[in-house]
Amino acid sequence: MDQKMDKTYNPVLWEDQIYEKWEKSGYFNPDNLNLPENAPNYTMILPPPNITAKLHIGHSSVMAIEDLFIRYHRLCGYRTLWIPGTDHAAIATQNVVEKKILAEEKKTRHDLGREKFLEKVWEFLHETQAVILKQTRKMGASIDWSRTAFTLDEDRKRAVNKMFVDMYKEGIIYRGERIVNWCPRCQSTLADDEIEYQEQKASFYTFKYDQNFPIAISTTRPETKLGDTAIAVNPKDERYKKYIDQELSANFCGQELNLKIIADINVDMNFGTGALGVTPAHSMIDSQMAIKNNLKTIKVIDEEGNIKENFGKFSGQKVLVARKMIIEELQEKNLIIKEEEINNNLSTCYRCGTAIEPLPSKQWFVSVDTKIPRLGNKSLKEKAIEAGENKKIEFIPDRFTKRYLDWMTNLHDWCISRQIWFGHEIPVWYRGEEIYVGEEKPQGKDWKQDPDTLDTWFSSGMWTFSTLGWPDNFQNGKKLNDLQKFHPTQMLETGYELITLWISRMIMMSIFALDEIPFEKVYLHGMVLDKNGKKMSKSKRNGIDPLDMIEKFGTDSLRLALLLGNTPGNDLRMSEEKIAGYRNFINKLWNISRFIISKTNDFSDDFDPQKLSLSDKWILNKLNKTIKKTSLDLSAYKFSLSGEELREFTWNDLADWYLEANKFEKDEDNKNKVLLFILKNILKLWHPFIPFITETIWQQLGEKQMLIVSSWPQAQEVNFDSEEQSFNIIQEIIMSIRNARSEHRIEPGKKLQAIILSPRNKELLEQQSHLIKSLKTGINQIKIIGDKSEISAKKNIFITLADIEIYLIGGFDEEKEKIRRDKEIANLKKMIDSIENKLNNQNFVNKAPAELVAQEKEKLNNYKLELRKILN
RNA sequence: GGGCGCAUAGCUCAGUUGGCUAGAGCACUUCGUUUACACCGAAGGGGUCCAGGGUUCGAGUCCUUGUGCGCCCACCA
Repeated sequence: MDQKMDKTYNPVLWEDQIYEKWEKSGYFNPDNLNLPENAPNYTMILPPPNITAKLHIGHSSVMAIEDLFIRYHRLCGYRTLWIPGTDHAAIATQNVVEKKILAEEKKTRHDLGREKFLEKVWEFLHETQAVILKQTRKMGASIDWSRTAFTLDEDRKRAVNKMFVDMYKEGIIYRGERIVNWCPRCQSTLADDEIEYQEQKASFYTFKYDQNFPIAISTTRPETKLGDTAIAVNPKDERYKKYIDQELSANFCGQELNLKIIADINVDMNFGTGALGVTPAHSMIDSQMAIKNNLKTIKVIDEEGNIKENFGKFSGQKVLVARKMIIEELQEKNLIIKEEEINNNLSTCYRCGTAIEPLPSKQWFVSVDTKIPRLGNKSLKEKAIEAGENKKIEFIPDRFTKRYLDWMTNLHDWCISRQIWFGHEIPVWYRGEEIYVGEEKPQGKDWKQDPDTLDTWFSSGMWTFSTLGWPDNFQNGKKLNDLQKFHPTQMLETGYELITLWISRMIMMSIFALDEIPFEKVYLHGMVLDKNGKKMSKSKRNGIDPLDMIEKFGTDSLRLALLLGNTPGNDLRMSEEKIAGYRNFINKLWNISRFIISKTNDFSDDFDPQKLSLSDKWILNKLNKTIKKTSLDLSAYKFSLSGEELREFTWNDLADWYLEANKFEKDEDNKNKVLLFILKNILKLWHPFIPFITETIWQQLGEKQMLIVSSWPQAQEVNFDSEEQSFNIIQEIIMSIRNARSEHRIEPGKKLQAIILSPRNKELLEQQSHLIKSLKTGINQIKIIGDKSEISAKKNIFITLADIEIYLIGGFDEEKEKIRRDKEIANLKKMIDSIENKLNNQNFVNKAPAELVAQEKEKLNNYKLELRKILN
């Protein structure tokens, strides 16, 4: 790379070629890393993005965080593997494509037929997949493309089929009739977490089934009452006690009902009439009561949302029409006791917003409670809970462990069949009453495959091991090849909203297939919100397109904006201004490097430790501390904190102090080597955050090896703490002088003379006086004295720092100086008072740690000394 | 109804096991074009740490009650 380094960093010139170099090098693939056999693993899967749309800024955040983890561990010598892929997102994708063909061709999927429709889906999928992969590269993801997977590709299909058959054979998968959440529009069941509740006003009717019926009930859905088979009351309810266990009959709008009166403690005596009409076919809890009490189930509503046959005049009517008819009839017969408006949560389909009908239906389920002999006679639920409880799987932040455990504890069987076309076909065939479950279509004629497909989470639940070659790499209970090398993975990084949908399923499926956890740690990030704290959405037009931002500010700036200020489990606000702010930092780093590079001839960094100046030792000590702190925080996944530390070091210590000092010090050769040493170190430290610019600069340094595979810096053993303190004194003096000039409004060009009295540090200040003169203090003459008697100045500014006194000759304004002094005196008095109070408190002196008390005493002495100096 | 989180400078947020004279970035004020950088440099102003009560020598930090906001789960007959 022979490009010149411009005054400002232009990411567009560098980023693509850098990514190409990385990709060509093969280092994204752990097999090419030339590591010792015993190198530790660091494996992570990319949560496969849905192929429904191009990536948004939330995905960018995922990639920034995960790439940081991966690059950090690669530099630390781990065998790092990050597996890319995409998710077919069955229902979501089918919906997008359905909408698309409706808009473009005015056709429904039924017009096209299953085969044609699926062709359209695959067409769409190839387009979006290409865009997604391009965006991933743009983000700088150092991900192993050679292992790319798709939840619906051939390898995953085999894995899914094998899993289904294995689970069926062990009795974990079963077919059952259960109340499911049915969307009449999508013609599909929905999982609990695919339901959206919409608050609405609803009419809440209290009525009797007929004139002679002794008990009144309440409902918002009178039409379902056609299928009532019982009335439930609270066993403690005095009003109804006498009816319990009786069987009563009623004529409800022409329909004969046989109603058993049952007792159930879950019935709230104070709600409605305290009596509940039980409709086993169209309500979840009613169905449970029906199972408990052995009640008949009468189906009233069909899959289209119409009243079924054999309900007289209501048959064939839409649900809402039937409801109106029943209300009118009840009104005519004067059976309605009360009609009130209540707030009701309507269950709707998260895709299309249609009201959900709870319906009994034949579906495939994964049992979470069936004991599995092979797994110590424990159920999947029990094993998954165990993994969380004994911290085999650790959640970051920890509070989500509780949420995971709560959810797992209340988990019900998982309905895995979906009545849609796009997805994994269920490996089950029927012939009349016969049923065959197997990985391949059975021999013989007339077998018909189950028309349903599998819940998309069934395939993504296997992601940690299906991407590593399961089932081929699992023979006779033994893991082989990639599966053996990389499973369980070390880290799962994903959003907290996926704990229930995805994380819990991955844990159960990995336990079933391999009898081991899928990952050791789960890092949960929050959502990326707009600058007002609102969710980004297309309709609100408050979204930020990552590709636009990359174009404008570069990937590194975007990554910093996504990484700094981002803490686990908390949402992050994002704005263009923020990204622009980090662009400024990137440019600063660029210019720091430019300055350093311009001073060196041979890029050598082997400085002579004997020739180090005070400022050299100071910056090396700071670097040492930064390395330690940054490494510690990164290994604890506090990347935001370590980024802040790095920025502090880079901008405040290195640029503002060390580089400035460097301009005014001798022994250039050795100092330039120190500069190179520092630069190489910070490039490594920054690399996981901002890979492009660091690699770009690195390649200007004549290094043979790429930065991506260099090694994480180690802290030096030497300790320059006392030198650091000495340099701090110089810094304080310089800042005091600048401050005094500013307070006194001394013209910038005006040169002053300084006399500094410092009995303890005379020698130090003499040695460093060139810095005091040079670093933006406007001092042209300086005199360091160790004894007050040497002072002869008349008009001067007086600054005190513990036992140091500074006299600035010239530019003195008596009034301003008085104001300044009064302020300082007041402040000092306040401090002294507060410490004295503390020290007068016997409890403090006796109970606080001795070290702290001594510290306070020393502080007090210093303040007193300063005060005395000023008052003199 | 059950649970979780948040509340600190004008804004966005840090603040590890209690030791704080409460920090950073942005914004703001003043000054400065000095040969790495104006996407810059120097100096500065700005806070009852949501409110009440408690524990403690000491509370932004721990306990408790309340208020406001956000989220999750359940229920809504």
